[in-house]
Amino acid sequence: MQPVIEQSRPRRSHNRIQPLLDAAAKLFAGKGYRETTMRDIAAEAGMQAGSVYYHFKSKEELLLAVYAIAVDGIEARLLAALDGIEDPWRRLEVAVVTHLETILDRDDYSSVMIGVTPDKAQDISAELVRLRDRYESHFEKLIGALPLVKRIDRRLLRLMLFGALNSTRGWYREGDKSAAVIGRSFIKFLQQPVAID
Amino acid sequence: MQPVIEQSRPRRSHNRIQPLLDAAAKLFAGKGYRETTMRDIAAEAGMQAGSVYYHFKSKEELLLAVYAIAVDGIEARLLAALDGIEDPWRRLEVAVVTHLETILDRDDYSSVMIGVTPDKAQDISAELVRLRDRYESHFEKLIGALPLVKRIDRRLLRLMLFGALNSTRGWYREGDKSAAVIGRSFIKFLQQPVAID
Amino acid sequence: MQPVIEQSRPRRSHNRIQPLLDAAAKLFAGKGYRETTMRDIAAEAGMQAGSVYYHFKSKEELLLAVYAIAVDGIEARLLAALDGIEDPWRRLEVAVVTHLETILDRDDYSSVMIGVTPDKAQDISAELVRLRDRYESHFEKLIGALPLVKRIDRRLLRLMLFGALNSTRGWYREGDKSAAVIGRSFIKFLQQPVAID
Amino acid sequence: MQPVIEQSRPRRSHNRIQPLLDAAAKLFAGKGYRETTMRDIAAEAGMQAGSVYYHFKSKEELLLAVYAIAVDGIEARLLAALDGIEDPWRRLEVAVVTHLETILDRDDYSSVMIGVTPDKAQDISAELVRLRDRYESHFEKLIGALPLVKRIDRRLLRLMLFGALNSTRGWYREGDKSAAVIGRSFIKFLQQPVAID
DNA sequence: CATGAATGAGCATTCATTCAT
DNA sequence: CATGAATGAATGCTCATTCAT
Repeated sequence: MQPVIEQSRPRRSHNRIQPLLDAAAKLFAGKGYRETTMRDIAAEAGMQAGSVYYHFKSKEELLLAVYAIAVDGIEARLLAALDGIEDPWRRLEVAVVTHLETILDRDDYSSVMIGVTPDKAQDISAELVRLRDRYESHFEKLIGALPLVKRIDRRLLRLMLFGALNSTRGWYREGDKSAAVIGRSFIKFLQQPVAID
Repeated sequence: MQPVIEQSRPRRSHNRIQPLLDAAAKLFAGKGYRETTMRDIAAEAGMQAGSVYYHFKSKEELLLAVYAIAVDGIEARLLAALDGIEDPWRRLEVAVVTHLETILDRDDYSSVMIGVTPDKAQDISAELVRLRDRYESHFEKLIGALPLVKRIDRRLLRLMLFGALNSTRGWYREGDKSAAVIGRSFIKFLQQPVAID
Repeated sequence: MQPVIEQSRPRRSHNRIQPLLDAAAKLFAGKGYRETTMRDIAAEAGMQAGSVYYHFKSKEELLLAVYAIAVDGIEARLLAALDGIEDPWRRLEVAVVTHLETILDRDDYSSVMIGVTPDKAQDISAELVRLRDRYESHFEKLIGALPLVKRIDRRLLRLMLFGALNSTRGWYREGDKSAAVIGRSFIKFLQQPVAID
Repeated sequence: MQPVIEQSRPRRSHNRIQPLLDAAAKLFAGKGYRETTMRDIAAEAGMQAGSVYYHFKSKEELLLAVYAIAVDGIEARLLAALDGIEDPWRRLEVAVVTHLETILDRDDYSSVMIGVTPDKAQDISAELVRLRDRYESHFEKLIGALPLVKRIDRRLLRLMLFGALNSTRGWYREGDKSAAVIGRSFIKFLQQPVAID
């Protein structure tokens, strides 16, 4: 229901920054960062190339903003999904499924986060890495909490899992099994022996 | 008419194409395809930018050539390594280790193959995918031959493994465990139970 | 205490124009006219770029205003300093020293007047020249009143002196002799023979 | 006389760099460095904007090249004119006249050198200053050699003269006295008493 | 009065590609 | 075969200016 008090006309202020971020996320995710021009982004957001610079002072700054939103979002989703779950393997499974659901839903923001490799030459590269690490650290903890047989290199296990997870973006097509099924399969491959002994 | 005997200057045809390919592979692998300019490549090969076009009709064509060589090379290595080995799991392990050794040795050609994602916008994109698929099909066969417990989605298993393998390029650093150790660990994670039951 | 009659908000008209002029003068003097952006000026004056246009209809108009103030100021100073002095050479000396003191004190307004060359392409160029000429005419009179030996081209003498004076801005550094000393030296160079005869 | 041997077709090579420099000199001298665009220069030289970059790697580099040519030229002219002259005052007079002739002839190169103030923000600023200083040092020596009455600040004298000289560019018009006359007048103002004693 | 937002023309620069020699 | 020179379209970015609120 609408409030009775008349809202003075909506300042376009903050509703212009969002479309811009969405446009950038969409294009960065779709064609890649380098392949996307500021003119593309501006057009997608329905404005002129120069206008983008009123809101973001450079293309990199725009990427960083998208990246940060992506990490905030995927992290929040992860934490929410994990809430109340105790069993370590169950927790990992939920995390894996949530991660996969986010990136396979073709959420533009997280696609950017997964797909755009921080380029050492970029000014924001360190920031990007920091953000990514923040998210990955949750998986570190999750895997750290797993009851595993002796001598398992947990770092390697995490890296393997994460690599497998993120590469799904490359092959996943409409009609494939759901993110949940894929995620659970990955976990099962690790949890239960795959080989006939 | 050309003199019969005196072959004045030697035809350098292939002498020049190889350095060019090497230069391109090195630079594509190091800075990425888009980030590498034709001038960079020409300079690295000791020639002028315009001259490259005598040998390759475009930058994409050059990428395709590098890609093809990469696939030929990595495939040959794989087949050679597999030669004489019978046990299915052993075969997979050898394949995995060989693959990892090739891409982590920072072999420029295979780095390009792993690192340069075929861009749908590229004319050669289909060709690139075809080449990559050719190589991956060996893994399909390898995994197809594995004695696995029932109801294992072998495609998913392959995709998981391949994703994990190729993502190593992103995190592998001097001082990390060797390609062989990493590869064998990956196999073991799948083969033997990782979880304490 | 507030006046009884409710003058709702105080008109700040002139309160805002002055900071704007000061900001413009400071920046034009420091970085040059072209190098200064309207945003720079607005920021320096504590307002938004768009707001400047409420007070001045263009950047050129702002320059013109600064220029006019500069000329008014330096002219007033000159006239005040000259007041009561009779001897022609003494008058010139005072004028020269006053001029130098004004422009070397890094008074922003006069720095603009001296440092910003009217650009023929500017709409206000004629106005600028007129203002500058108004000031220079005082030196014309001053030199016209000098008792000089025959056949001296007084215009040339004035131009030489003025050129020398204004170029000081280019080389003057903290620690150099004072404006007064420099000014008096210049006069002396002309008044007394410099050469050993 | 032309050589008999047929010169193979003239590579446009070095005849393209000269027009480019001339175009840049002309425009920098006429409208100023900042006011001149690479497109202006390219058009003036009859080529495309991008083509300029084949020859000069930036606009600043082009300015530096023009500057260096200017200094070389004006210095060579100065040295040639001075050759064989012994008397110190005569030498200064010749230098002054030569300098004036060069800059008032509206020689584009030297106009750039005199008119374009090295901007501290420019990468090439130090280089520019070095070049200018190299030229000015000749005047330092010239004035250092003058037989002057005691207590004359020779640096100030040089600065005064140089300022006066270079400011002529600002007021000199067709129909004014010749560079030679102006130069000699300046010298005379200093050498002989101007004031009636 | 002031601002936030946008514009659009323009800028230096890059780069794959072409082509006469 | 190779090069030097040039092209032209595109790119990220700047900035004076406008204008509804």
